[in-house]
Amino acid sequence: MAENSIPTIYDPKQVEGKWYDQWQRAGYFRGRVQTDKEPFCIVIPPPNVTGSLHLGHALNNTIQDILVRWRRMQGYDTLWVPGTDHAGIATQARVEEQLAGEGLSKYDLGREAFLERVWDWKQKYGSTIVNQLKLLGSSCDWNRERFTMDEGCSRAVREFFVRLYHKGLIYRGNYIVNWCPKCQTTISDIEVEHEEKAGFLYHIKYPLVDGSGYLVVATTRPETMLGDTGVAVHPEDDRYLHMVGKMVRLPLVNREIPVVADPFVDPAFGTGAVKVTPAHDPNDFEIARRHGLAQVVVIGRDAIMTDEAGAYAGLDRYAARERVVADLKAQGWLMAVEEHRHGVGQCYRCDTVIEPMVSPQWFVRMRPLAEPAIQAVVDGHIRFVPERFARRYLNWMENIRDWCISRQLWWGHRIPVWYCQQCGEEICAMEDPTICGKCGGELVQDPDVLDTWFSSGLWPFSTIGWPERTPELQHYYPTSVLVTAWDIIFFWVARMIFMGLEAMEEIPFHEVLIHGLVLDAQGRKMSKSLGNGVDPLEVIDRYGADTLRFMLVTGNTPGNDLRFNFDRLEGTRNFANKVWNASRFVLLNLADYQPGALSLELNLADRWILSRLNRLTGEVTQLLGSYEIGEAARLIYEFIWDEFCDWYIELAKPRLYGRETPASRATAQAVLHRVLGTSMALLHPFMPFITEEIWQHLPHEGESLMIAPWPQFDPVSKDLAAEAGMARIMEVTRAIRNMRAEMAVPPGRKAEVILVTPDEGALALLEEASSYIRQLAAVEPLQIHPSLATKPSQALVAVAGGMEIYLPLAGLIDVEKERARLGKEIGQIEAELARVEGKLGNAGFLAKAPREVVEKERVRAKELSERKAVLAQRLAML
RNA sequence: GGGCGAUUAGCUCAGGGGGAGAGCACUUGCUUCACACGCAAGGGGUCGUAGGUUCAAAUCCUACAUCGCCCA
Repeated sequence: MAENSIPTIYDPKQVEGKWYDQWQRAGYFRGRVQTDKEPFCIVIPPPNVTGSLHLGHALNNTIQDILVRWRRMQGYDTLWVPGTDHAGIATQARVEEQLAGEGLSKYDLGREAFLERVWDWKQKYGSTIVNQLKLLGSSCDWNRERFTMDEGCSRAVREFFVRLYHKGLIYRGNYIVNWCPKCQTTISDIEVEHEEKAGFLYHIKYPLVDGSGYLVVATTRPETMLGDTGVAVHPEDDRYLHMVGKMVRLPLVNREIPVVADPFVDPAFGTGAVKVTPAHDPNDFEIARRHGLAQVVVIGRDAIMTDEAGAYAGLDRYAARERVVADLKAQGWLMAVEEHRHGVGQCYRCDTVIEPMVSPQWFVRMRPLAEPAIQAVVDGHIRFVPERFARRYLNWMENIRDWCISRQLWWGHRIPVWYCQQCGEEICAMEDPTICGKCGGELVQDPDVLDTWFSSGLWPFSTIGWPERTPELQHYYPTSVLVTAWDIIFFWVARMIFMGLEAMEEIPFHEVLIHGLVLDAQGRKMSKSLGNGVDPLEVIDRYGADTLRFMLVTGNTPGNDLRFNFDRLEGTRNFANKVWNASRFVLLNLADYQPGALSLELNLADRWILSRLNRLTGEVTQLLGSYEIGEAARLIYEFIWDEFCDWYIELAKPRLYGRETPASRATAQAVLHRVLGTSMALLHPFMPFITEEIWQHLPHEGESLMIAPWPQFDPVSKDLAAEAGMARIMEVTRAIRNMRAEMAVPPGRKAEVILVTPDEGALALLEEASSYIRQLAAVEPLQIHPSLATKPSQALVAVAGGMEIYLPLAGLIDVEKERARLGKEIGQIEAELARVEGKLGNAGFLAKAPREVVEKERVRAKELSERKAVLAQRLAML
């Protein structure tokens, strides 16, 4: 850009794509396994290949990119491993939909051809989200992009499965599992979402076979009675004790089933007697196991009643419910129906009501694996940020049940187990077997695939080489920090921890940084059905990636959800524009600048801004280290906008416009250069594009800001005197501006001001900085006196920065207005003074508060009463 | 039923024992040679309620209320 034609409105489109390409071409994103450097490694939470970027991804990846860019600038050997997840159910469903459009089902193609279709689909659409991550600025090492179904990850899955199988930690069993009739697969316990729904509690009479009476069971699912194989009561429930061991006749079905006593039954719920349907309820399944009750399957995999349901066979489960209830009523078995709210399990993907079902499935035995995973967090080897999420993790881990890992899908890692058709032998091995080792019989592989999370759980080490002992694995594992939202702590974080500990015998990451969800402006979850989603790509298109990134990480605290609203986005866009224009100003004034050491002629403003910058550097570095990203961003924002732009740049203007000495001009140039350059470095992790663009236009060393060194905090260059002095000047300036505004002195008109202070420090300060006040408050002439025999009569007065400030305005003073102004000011001072004096009059405070605090209050009391005295005297004179 | 979080200016949210903050919105004035996506000045809050700890509580503790979430 030619410097005199830099547009006044920043256009991210001219900048963002350009730099991303250059960074990538230059190889800055690459992790190079530099063993002499300390590694900093993050593995991306792999988005679904089917996905496209939503704001959750945008937040998640912005945080990761900030950390990675910061550490890279600090000189770490950084590696951010990108990749995608094969997302079994979602991807298969997508391709099945596509097929349906052609009037085909997956069965028409057959397993192999179908899988080819899925791979084609992945080839074609799988890079969508990856490209979108690039638009966000993500500095991932794209040469190491992985996919949970690629060769290496598949190898890791196979290795891990076989290892656990042979250790007895993976087993196959016929248990009750969660079946989704729509997805046509099992899902694990945590994939079931429970929702309170309005329903009914049906009271049904079950007659005793011996004719000695009946009992009444209560159920929310009357259609399952067709599969009842028992009735259970609590062993200490007097009402039913005499019936235990007897048989009842199941209405509609006429099956004779026993009454059993089981402590699981809650005598207070319903009638205290529950029907037992072992094939369709997890609790009943357990009761049945304890009492040897049979299983009768009455609901099929499509949620249609089976032949076992007799007259009801072929009906959908809800239609069957209506018919069963009607028939029970007609035959006099239905005693009562009451309204009842109860939890209903639904599929996390499609919201279909889950059907508990008994079937042979593969499970991971969790107890032995959970133990070390609990210890790792309890001992602090893995730290959650914020800490409260550790409790959530532990609570879940401590109550964990075995993990059902088989899925009745085609797309995924096929379970590496073969069954001999002849002798029934079960074979699990690293290499595909061809014939039964025992009898030479023909083998058939298990048709199921593994839960997608089984492969993503291996992600922190499968992506960098495991099961091979690669240099990457040795250098980068354990990874540094895992960044994710709280909603997948169980699904993913927990699995990675126990899988990492099992496979690597080491934690997968040292820290887990948890962030919240991005909600809409009303605080609702964004969803397709609500249509309230905001597309981050549109946001990037309209506002730029820098703006989106900065907006997402500010005004929010770690772990908390965040509402997305466009007002905040605009505010951030304005900040980007502010940065842009400040840079324009600097660049326009740097044409003849020779970079070199800072001149020795630093004035107060120079020393002040450099000290503030140094302080900022320290604070930002420290905050990033503790993952307080939003706070760090806020400090940079305030520094650039308030201190650098509103004060320093304004003060630099007369020096640049040649109203002072050439040396002063050169010094101002050098300081502007230093402050802007360092600010851009500090801001770079948050807003990589605009900062790079600006940095490249400034005189600089090196190829790119993204690999420039992170600014160093220097405790020695703190200049407390300059900071305090400048604070005083700013206070005086504001007081004068205030008086001018209150009395409506036109901004263009110079005003005379008289400053009175006997304080030598203040006088010395004014010697250097009175020009600042002149300039910033449009003062001329400015008189400074250690004391004044007669105070100006026709003048406004204020006290600030330890000085009396007079603004003579002969004839212009509106006495009423001035009286009101002074009265208000005095009122405020009095309120504050009362508070401070109250403290100082408290013996406990004087005795027990730290000395600095007491001293501070004393100084404050003195200042306040001095101010009050001057103002009150003034008021009296009016 | 157990747990977690939130409750601070009109709105969205920071802050976290010792002078109530930001952005947006609002009021007033400004075509000041980087920026009106701007500059300057200003108004606005008994920090959900009730107790307690402390010299000192918006901040720590305990209850409660309301909202949201997780687990059973």
